[in-house]
Amino acid sequence: MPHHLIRKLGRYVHLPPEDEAVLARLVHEAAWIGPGRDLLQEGAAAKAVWAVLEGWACLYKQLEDGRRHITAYLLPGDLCGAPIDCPSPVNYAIGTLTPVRAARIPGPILLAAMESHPSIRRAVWLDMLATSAIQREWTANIGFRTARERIAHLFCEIVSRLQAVGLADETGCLLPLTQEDLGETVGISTVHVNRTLQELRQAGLITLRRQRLGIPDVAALRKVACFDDVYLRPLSSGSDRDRGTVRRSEAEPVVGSEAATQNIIA
Amino acid sequence: MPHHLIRKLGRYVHLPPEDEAVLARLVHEAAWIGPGRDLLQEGAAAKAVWAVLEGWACLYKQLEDGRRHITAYLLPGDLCGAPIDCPSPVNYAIGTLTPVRAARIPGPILLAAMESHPSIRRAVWLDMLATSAIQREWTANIGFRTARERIAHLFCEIVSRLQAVGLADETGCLLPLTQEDLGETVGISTVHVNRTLQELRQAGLITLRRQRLGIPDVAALRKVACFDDVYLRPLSSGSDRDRGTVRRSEAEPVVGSEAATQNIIA
DNA sequence: CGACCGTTTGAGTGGGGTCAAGGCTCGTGG
DNA sequence: CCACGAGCCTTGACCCCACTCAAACGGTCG
Repeated sequence: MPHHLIRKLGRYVHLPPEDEAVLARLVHEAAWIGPGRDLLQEGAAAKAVWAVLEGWACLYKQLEDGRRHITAYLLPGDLCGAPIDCPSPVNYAIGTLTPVRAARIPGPILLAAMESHPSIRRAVWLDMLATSAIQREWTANIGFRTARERIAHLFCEIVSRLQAVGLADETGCLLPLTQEDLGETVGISTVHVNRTLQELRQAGLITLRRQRLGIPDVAALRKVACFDDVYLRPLSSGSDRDRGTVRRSEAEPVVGSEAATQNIIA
Repeated sequence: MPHHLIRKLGRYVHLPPEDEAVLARLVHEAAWIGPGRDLLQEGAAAKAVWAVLEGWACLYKQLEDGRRHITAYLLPGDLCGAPIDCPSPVNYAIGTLTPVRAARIPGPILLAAMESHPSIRRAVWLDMLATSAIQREWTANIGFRTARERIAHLFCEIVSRLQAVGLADETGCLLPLTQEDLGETVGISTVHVNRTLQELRQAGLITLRRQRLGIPDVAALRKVACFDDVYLRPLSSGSDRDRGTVRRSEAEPVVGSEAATQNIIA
């Protein structure tokens, strides 16, 4: 039962039962893999799409001197890769953080399913866009936030994403990450992760014991994280909301090419 | 003449003259936009794909308190967005760093071109994959590198990308970025960017004056940056090269689902 | 009961941030 | 032709957030 995958893709479009069955068939050959293993090594060719059905995995990069960075999490229902036959090597490895049930879907197979099933096609497309949005958010998160904000932001994102597949409730979720994992994710040392977690605990923003992350007041945590969940909302139509003033430029945005065609906008 | 766009997409696949003409028509309605303007504001709906034909633009995010982070550069020939009608707001703004000539291609139009022209389709797909790879690299760059390494890495990437469209030679390229831009890109303060640049200059790794970036010894710069250009090579087939030992796990990678189907790999 | 892995705590250090002032370059206007 | 101002770059001084090294503590599982 690819429960989480269907639930996740079903957030983007309505999936008719027939399409759900197709998806179920795509991930039929799933296997359990133990924690701390690699599904894919950096530099390998990406010939297939991975679907994580249960458990947590991550994408990571590693330097020769041992420094490691986790660039993304794969939570239940997440896809990794694109449905094309890509000859070039990937610049990431996929590693499991917990036992993981995952399926490897050959690119052409997924592509065929997308072509004969428009809703699957659209869902996979939108999921790829969502993944890009998350990646951008991570870049910015590490780029301009303090340690406390980074971790708070990460926790907000994780809970949101897990809620989307029914793996988190209002009070929190399971968090099977070590403090070392967290450090390699948000770009701070393990020791400092520990101190930052204590700060968050003492501020009453989180509880964290035995892999159980509790968030007593989501609004408060989001506030310290400067967390804005638009990038995780699959079908929001709030496209015109005001987001404050533009600082760098007083200029009006260029709205479309109609008005600007072949002109010079100084 | 969408010279750079065609040159860039032509790196992924062979583009027959007919397809080049189609691309030229897609970006026919291009306009010049002055520096420091927004092409798209954060929170707007992404109804089209932007093609940057000349000049430098960037994607950025901004917090209420004024902190800003540049999450990507759009160089000549770069595309931004996906060819689908996406109802949800984007989590980035597009701003120009120099005067920019850009075209706005409505999603359905590009999609139609992709469907009737397989090589365009494949090129756009691969370009999106390449963009994701760059984004991941940026996340890791900020995550585990020092200030000097971050800037060195960024410079290596920029020169590589510009070379791909013929805008950089062996000795360097034009770099129309302020030190503030650089700081907001790699996540360090403007003052520290300045000091880091001086270090790189004194080490003989770069020259930088009047927006001209010179790299006397690319190999040396790549070494201090721990730069590996696989993620920028469009059609490399070096999928099996050895990338050193896996640190976290001694386990062999899971090669395919055939062997693992329905089994538990401890 | 140990061994191991992850967490916690302390002490000292350093990379990078902040604040502030001065210098360079170029475009503009008198 | 020069004066001036606006950006941008540069430099100095001081400080603090986060890193490193090191040791102790705590669960969990053979």
